[in-house]
Amino acid sequence: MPYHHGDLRRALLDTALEAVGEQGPAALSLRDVARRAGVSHAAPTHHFRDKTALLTALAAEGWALLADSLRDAAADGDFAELGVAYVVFATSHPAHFAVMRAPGLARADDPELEAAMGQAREQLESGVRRFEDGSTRDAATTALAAWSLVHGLAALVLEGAVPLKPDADVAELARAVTSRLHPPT
Amino acid sequence: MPYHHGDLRRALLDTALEAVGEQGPAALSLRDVARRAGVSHAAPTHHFRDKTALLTALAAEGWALLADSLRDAAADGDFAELGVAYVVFATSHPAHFAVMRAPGLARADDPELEAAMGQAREQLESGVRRFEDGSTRDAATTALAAWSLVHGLAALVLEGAVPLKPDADVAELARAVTSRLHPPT
DNA sequence: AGGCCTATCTTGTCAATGTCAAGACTTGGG
DNA sequence: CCCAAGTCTTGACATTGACAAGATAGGCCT
Repeated sequence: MPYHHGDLRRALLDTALEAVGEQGPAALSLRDVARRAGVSHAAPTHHFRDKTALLTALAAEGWALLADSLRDAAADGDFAELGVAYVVFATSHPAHFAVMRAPGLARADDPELEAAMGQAREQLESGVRRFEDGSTRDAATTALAAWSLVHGLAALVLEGAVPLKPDADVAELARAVTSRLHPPT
Repeated sequence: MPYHHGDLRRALLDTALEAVGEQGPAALSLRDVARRAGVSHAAPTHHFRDKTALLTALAAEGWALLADSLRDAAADGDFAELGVAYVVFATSHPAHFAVMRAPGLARADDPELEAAMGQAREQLESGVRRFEDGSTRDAATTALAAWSLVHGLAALVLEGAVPLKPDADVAELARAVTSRLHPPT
C-alpha cells in the first residue's frame, strides 16, 4: 500500500515520540521529525495536516494504550491495581503521557481523541462502580476522585515536582497513595 | 527608575499572561508579547534572557500566588478547604496554572521557581500534619495523595477532560472530591 | 500490455519566530 | 557639563510551519 517508506505514518509517530522523549512536547519540530525519518521536510503534510494533527494523533494513541493497560489491570478485579496501572503507564510511556496532558498541543475536540479518552474514562468508571457496589455514595464523584488522584500523581512525578529516586518502585508509591482513598462504606 | 515604559518587566509578564489565556502557553510568542506591550521585538531580552526565562518567571509567580492562597485557606483550620483553595486557584488563574504544569516550558531547576514550589508544598504538608496529628500513618504519603488529588482534579478540569458546566461551582466539586480522602484513623 | 490516475514524496518558497549584534536614546551621578 | 550605565531600537540570520507546484511510483481499467 504505501510506496516509498513502507509505513511513513507510523514512522513519523515513532520518531515524534522519540523527539518528545528527548526534548519535551513543546520543542517538537515537524522538520526535525521528518529529518529523523529520512524524508523531506514536507512529507509529513500528507499524513498529518498540521503539527497539531500529529500531536493529536499521538495523544489519541496514548489514551488508547492507557485504556488497554487499564483493561488488563481491571481483569485482576483489584480496584487499587487500576490506579497503579495508570501511574505505571504514565511513567513507562512518558512521551505519550506528556503529549496527553500538555495544554493546547492536541486538538481537544478531535473525535478519535475523544473516543480514546472516553475508553480510558470508562475503564476507570466501571472499576469504581464495582468498587462502590452497594454503597449509597455518588459513584461518579468517587470515580472523579480516583481519576484525579492517579492523574495528579502521574503529573507531579513527570513534572519533577515529586523527586523520584531512580530505583524507586512507582507501583509501590502508587499503591501507598491510592490507599488513602475511602473504601466503600 | 525605569525610563521609557514605567515597568516593562511587569508589563511583559501581564501581557504574556493575557496571551497565554487566549492561545495557551505553547503558542506564546515573544514578539507578540512585545507587540502587545508596545515595545520593539527585542525589548524583552533585557528583562528575560530567554522565552524560557519569561515562562519560568510566570510559573514561579504562579506557585507563589498559589502558596499565598493556601496560606489564607490554612488560616481557617479546615483541612478540606486547603484542597478547595488549590482547585479554585487553578480555575481562577488558568493562565498561571497552565504554565505551571506545562511540561518543559519552564526551567525546572530555576532556584526562584523551586523556592515558590517549595512554599506551596510546605503549605500542603503542614496542613496534612495537622490533619493527621495523632495518626500512625505516614503523613508524607497522605500529603502526596492530597496534593495529587487536587492537582489532578485541577489538571483534568483545565484539560477539558472533565466537562464543567459554566455555572458549576468549582469549590463544591472540589469539596465533594476531596471528601473521598481518608480521615485520620 | 499499455496508459491514465491517484497517492505519495520532493523541491522551492514565504512569512513569522527566537536570538544575537550593534547602535541610539534617556537618566542620573561626578 | 559630560560621561557611564541601563534601557530600548534597528538590523540581521538561521530555523520553523505552511503552502504551491512538480516528480515519481503503484494500481486500475480497458
